[in-house]
Amino acid sequence: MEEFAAIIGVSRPTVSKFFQDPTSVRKSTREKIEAALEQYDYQPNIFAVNQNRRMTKNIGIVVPYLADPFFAEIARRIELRCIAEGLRPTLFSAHGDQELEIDILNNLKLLKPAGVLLAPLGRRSERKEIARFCQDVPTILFDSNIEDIGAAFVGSDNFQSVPMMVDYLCRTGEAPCFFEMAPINPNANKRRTAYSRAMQQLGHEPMIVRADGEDWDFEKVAYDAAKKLIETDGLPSATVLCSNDRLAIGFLAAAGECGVRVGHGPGCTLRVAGHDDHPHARFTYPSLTTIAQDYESISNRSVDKLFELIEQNGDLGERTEVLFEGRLIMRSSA
Amino acid sequence: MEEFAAIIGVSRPTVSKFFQDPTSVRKSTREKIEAALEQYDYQPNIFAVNQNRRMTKNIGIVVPYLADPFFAEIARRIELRCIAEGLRPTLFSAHGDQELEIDILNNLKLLKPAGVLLAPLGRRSERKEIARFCQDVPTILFDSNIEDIGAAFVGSDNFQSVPMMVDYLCRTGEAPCFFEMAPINPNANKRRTAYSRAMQQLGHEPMIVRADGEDWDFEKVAYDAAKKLIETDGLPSATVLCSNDRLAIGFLAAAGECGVRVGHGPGCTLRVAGHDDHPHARFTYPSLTTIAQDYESISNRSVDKLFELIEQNGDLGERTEVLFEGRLIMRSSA
DNA sequence: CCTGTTATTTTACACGCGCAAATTTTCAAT
DNA sequence: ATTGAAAATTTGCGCGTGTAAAATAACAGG
Repeated sequence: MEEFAAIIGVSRPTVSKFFQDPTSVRKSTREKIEAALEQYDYQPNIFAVNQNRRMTKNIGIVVPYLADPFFAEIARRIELRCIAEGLRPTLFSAHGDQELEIDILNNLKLLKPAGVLLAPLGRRSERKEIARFCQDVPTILFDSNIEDIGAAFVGSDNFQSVPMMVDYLCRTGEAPCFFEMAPINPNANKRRTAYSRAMQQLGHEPMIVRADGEDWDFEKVAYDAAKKLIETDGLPSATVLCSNDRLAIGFLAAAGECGVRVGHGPGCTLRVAGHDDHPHARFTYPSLTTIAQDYESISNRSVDKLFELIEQNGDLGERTEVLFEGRLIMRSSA
Repeated sequence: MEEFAAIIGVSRPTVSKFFQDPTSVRKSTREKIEAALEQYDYQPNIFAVNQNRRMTKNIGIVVPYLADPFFAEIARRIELRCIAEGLRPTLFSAHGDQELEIDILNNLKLLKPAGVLLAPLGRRSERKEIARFCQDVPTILFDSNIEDIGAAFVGSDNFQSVPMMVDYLCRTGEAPCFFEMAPINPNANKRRTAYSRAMQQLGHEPMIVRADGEDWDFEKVAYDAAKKLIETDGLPSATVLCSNDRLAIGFLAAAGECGVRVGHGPGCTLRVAGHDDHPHARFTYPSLTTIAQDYESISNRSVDKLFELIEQNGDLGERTEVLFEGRLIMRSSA
């Protein structure tokens, strides 16, 4: 920048000002600089800029597992929104690893981000570390809530969506059992609780089926468990509500392979429903009846909240929790 | 770092040396520093470090579309490998956007990465810009090749895999037609060419069916096109080889919905095969017969090549192209 | 105990920039 | 032409670190 400014015949800070806001320099200098830019393709070093700016244009996005299409899709939308606003998003995946999540947050601090959108690993996350991070950096939590941490939370309302699905399933056939893995985050817990309550409300005994497995290979865990369940006739109900679509996808695959016809039509002996409206849910066979988490709304609102937070200089006052209602998506599987 | 060093009673550069290599300082000083670290939790600012280091520990990973599970999975493996080696991977997605890809590369340069793993957008990429980038930064290309650009290429051998699949399909039934979108990258082109050649070799006339659509919403594009084709009986063959698994997944969904039974068993009227062994391919119904691109090998070899490149100081000599053979995965759909 | 060599630490400078204060320029009004 | 306020630019300093060269400390050998 020094050399570049010398060539033009102005001081370096003038060039610096130009890059921060071209209208902040006199028209004649602006034109000189722009002319020089054509020739010498100089570009400020973002990382040096970040080191010195009071407020950077960096946005951190942290998700628990990026190879999960749900997070990939949300992250994609968030990134595009940020880019459109002239901000610089950087995306991190904790890869399901708690230590890595903390590492990421520590490095993120050094990026001096204007704000961070964090979908925590959930139950496994180290609450204290995350709390400390949120104190230093304006952070919006999404997808998975941690009480009292972050400036706001944006997610979906499991206590609305799950009862709705239970109700639908009961109205249209046998009451569902609930198929889950060991709860990997608060959502999974809430969904189970919501299921149990809803069943009791309708006068049914909750029936919970748990698949073994701890990692993020949901489909495989569900597939293996479902296969065994179907073969041994171990399902407590011929209607299965899965804790999320990835489990449902694995379940459907197992059912298909066992020759069980899944769906709500005649000749079908099993109904399977999911939750999330995973990008692939409409392409399974049979297509998956599920609850749509509104990707668009969740990602948009998270970003909105973050921008608001940034403008308010890191303080939104009272912590708010925005919960979006799920929409029942009736497809073929239930 | 200044303060921290003062507290300990050494000069700042000594602390700096410690963080680069703890054994490079005297044992007594090392112990003093480590003791102080327990108390004051100081941590060097990575971005300041990067600004000054000759060689950083940064690795750039650029993929064309991260919401595609294939890339998400490859990126995940690459990231984990890098982290295990003590490097700092940063992941970028071009989101299918050519300009964004160039932007990313420009910023990546400023990160002074030790090396970059780049899966280019492909056909749409601006060859010149990417070439310039590769001249400045040690880069390994993967997935999608651009001739003569980058220090090496790691990908899969479409001219081996596609003929193998064509051969298999012909041996077991009707010769396949080829279902594709407008080729979005070199792989798509190569696969079509390989298909045509293989068909001719076996004495068949190539039959190519193209679906309309340009973006990365492959499943939907395939679904829409397949539905129309099936309803209007427009398929030139009852065996369909899809250019990739995502198209196949969309195709299967359409077939299922139209009541067409897909598979190689009795009562099936359509066979569908894919290519890539997408993470979901084994969970479709019917499960998808496809070609496995060896994720493990491709990601591992790419990383190996990159490390080699870094050690050789950015010059591997002759540009090499490593092509992995695909494995035929016989599942139920064909 | 002295000397020469090597291991370690310190000094001085560099990286690429933003920011506040001081200075200069501009321009309208007298 | 003079004045004065506002706009633009420049000066000087700071950010948090790496690195080469100079200075010091440690150590082995006589």
